[in-house]
Amino acid sequence: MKQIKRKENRGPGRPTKAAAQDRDSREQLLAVAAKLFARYGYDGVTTVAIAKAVGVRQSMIHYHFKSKALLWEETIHYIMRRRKEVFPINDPSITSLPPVERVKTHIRLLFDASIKEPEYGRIFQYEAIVGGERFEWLMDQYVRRSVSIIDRTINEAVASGELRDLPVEHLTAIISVPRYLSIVFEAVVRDLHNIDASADEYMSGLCETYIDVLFNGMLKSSR
Amino acid sequence: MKQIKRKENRGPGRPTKAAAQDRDSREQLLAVAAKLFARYGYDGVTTVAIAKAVGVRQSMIHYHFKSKALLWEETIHYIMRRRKEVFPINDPSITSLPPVERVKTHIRLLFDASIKEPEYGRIFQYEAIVGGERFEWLMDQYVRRSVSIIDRTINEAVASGELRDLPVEHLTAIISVPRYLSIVFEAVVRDLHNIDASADEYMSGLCETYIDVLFNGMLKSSR
DNA sequence: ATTATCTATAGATCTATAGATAATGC
DNA sequence: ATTATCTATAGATCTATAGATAATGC
Repeated sequence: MKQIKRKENRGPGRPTKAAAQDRDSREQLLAVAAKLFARYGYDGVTTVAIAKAVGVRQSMIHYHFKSKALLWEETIHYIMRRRKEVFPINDPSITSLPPVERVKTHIRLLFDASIKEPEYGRIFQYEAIVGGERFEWLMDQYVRRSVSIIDRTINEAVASGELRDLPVEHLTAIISVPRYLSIVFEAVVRDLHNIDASADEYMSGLCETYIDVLFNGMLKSSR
Repeated sequence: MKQIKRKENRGPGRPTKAAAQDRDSREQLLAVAAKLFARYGYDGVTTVAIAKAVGVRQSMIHYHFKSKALLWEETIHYIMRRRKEVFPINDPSITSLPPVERVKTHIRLLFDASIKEPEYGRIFQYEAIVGGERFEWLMDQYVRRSVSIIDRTINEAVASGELRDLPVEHLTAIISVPRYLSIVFEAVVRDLHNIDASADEYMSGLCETYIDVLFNGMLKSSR
């Protein structure tokens, strides 16, 4: 709830060009909304809190977005626009990889993206539990598409004969998991092992161990 | 928010013995609070909603629990009391198993417990993301202890020479994951594959595939 | 006297709307 | 005229508290 203090609230009226250049209130509202929705869930966030964190009045939210529900939708689009940059799943440098390498790369990308931009995973998780309209909207807009990309990659890896012939939907679920690992376990690890600045390093070590286990198994005898 | 209708709200006064026998308001409030906190998170739940779902007035919550924060704590204890029954991690039938079997059993138990009593995992997840006092309280009261049980089991399995010598904290995290799989993926699978009544079956199939992958790896060549 | 319930309400806070105001851009 | 902001406020809802009331149990 860190409050971004404006120098002074000048009262009503459009801000001067100079002042408007510094800041794009609409954009700032989206950035703060992403953080707060990810942290407290839709129902736990108030429009007052979002506006206050940006340093504008709550009525600005309805000026820019009409309602809390529409602000939420815009926030998801905002997150996904930025996410494309850290999650280039359709980049040729990835789609041209051989299937098994592509699977490994997907896992790393999911993991990295969840650490760099944890908002999407957290919000999705929240809505998956609550269920209802917002969950359906997320599935329609983004989730089904991205699940099917992973499904396809795994199907190819199995078809190539490199992966064991296990149920594809199970493997997709298992591969999508690292995200949740990073979301929840980051907090736990931070608490248990007093890891702080080095959390990034720790998490990427965890990611590599996870990939190693998924592909090679934990048993000594299986190697 | 399903409203449990009382036959009639008789006005103030202690209920008759017969009426009190039917129902234990305190217990019912805890049961409903567990469901709602698990679904909407602490900040997303109102005491009005909890009371209404039970069919008593909101002031009853403060009569029984003093405050929303204390109700939350009592709710966690309530959940953990009931959880012991579906999660007998200290049962001799488990502690006497050889290390690797014990690890597998832990995974199955975590998975099962999360499906039968999803409240704990969901609430923990929510608080892990929010951070703060309630998270610390959960770590102190329950989490550290249960993480150390899994750590110990894995240490023994590595010492016995059956498990590969991977970082124990990483393995503990990886083994704790199925819970999150069941929490989030149940909703996704339900949506994608229209699985409904058979969700239980599906999820336990997923659990077995996951264990198989964790121990034997996904690669054909590693077998 | 104690216990379990209700009614009523204070004071805070939430979402949404109406309307004023000041700068911009045509 | 349009745009971006503010003030003010309605109506709903939230947490917590005070106090009345009715049944129980000693």
